[in-house]
Amino acid sequence: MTKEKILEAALRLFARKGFEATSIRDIALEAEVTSSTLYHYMKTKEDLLVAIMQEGLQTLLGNAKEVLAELEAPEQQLVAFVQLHVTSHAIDKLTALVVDTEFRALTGNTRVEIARLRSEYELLWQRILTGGLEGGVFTIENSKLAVLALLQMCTGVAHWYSPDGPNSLEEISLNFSDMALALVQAKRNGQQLTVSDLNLPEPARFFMKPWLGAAAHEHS
Amino acid sequence: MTKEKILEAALRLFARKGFEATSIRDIALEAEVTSSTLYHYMKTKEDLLVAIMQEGLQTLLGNAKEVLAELEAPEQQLVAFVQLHVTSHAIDKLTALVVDTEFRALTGNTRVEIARLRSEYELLWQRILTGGLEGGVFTIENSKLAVLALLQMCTGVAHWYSPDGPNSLEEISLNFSDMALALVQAKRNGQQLTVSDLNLPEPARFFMKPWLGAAAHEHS
DNA sequence: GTCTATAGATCGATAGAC
DNA sequence: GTCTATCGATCTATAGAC
Repeated sequence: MTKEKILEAALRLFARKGFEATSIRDIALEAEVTSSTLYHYMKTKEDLLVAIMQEGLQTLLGNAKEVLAELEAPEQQLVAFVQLHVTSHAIDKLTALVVDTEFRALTGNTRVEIARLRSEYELLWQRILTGGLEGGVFTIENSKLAVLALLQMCTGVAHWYSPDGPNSLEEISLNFSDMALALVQAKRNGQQLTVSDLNLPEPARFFMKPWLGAAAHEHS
Repeated sequence: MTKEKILEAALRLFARKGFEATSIRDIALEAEVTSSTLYHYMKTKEDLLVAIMQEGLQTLLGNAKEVLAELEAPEQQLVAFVQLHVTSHAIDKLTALVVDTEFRALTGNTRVEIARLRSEYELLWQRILTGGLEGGVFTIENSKLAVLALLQMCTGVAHWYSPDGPNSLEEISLNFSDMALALVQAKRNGQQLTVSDLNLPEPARFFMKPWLGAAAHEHS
């Protein structure tokens, strides 16, 4: 479908060059249509950016809520969140980069709406840490700062991950989970917890729904 | 001086709107000169970006090398690096944001040179972690992944820090140091280390040289 | 639904007076 | 060293044929 070709073209270019550096003509060329055709499927260039960001954030948020519905222990929730975030930011690097980098290009209502989605997602992380603190499983002085640190460290994966890199996605996901557990000093019986202690029902990727961004990577 | 007014104007606008979204005329207006005057001080818009990024990275790198010359213990070096990185990214938010976000706008040789500065800085972090692993002070499975995680989590401060926020820079710097020590599981005598255990000679801010970006924040 | 053609604004950069 | 004026390219978006 033409509409998907256009969205995928925009995704690739926004991620590679940035929203402002990408022209309507660039997108048209990449999608193999003329620039006029684009305007049959959208009203402005910003519409494409909004569609990409909304879909990315809503998918992530939906998957995160499923995790919370399935798992109860804060340390399990934390690991599942780390794995969900890391894995989705690696598999759909392009969407993740656009979501992370191009917020400032948004204007008006959409800017507010995207900010709301982001802070709703952050709030879920906050609840996990609060739960772990109340249960005496985690040890952190300031849970708000810990949320910011954890989110940022997991988000960074999108900037350097490559399927051809030295570490497989499974290794990265596992390592980041252990680092997150260490950062919050997750303990049972005075012993530092690692992923292998947790008996997670399945890889957290289980919870992930496929998303639009996957197709865009094939030609990038 | 006009030259500094221009650089500070560019810094503010690149940080707020991004390099591509900032026009020559925007910079001229912000610096209170005409666009022609800009070209007396530079050859292209990219020159301004390069100047900002070079100065930011070179200052950070210089300060980091001083830290390594003054401190020997890996856990002390790590804390000093975290405090240096966090503090400079908070105090000179604007330069930090530009350095982090606008790399892709660079072309040609400067792109290579800036990348070299960045990887030289990363290498210093790598050496600290390797030192801590060899000394048996740190416990991490993959030190390369730990470097990426630590750097990203500290860099993120530039995205949310505000002097009017709920946490002072001292609190943030301290908290992030403790989180970093926890992430690498820094231990002496089987006991998890915190900043207060380390007897650091002075706040790591001691090592920081002033940098250009400070002035640009006054009007932003 | 896709095209050709182009309007109208803005872009980075330059010429040349003072 | 700063200005006015402007070039030529490129930008987003639209008009209208097929």
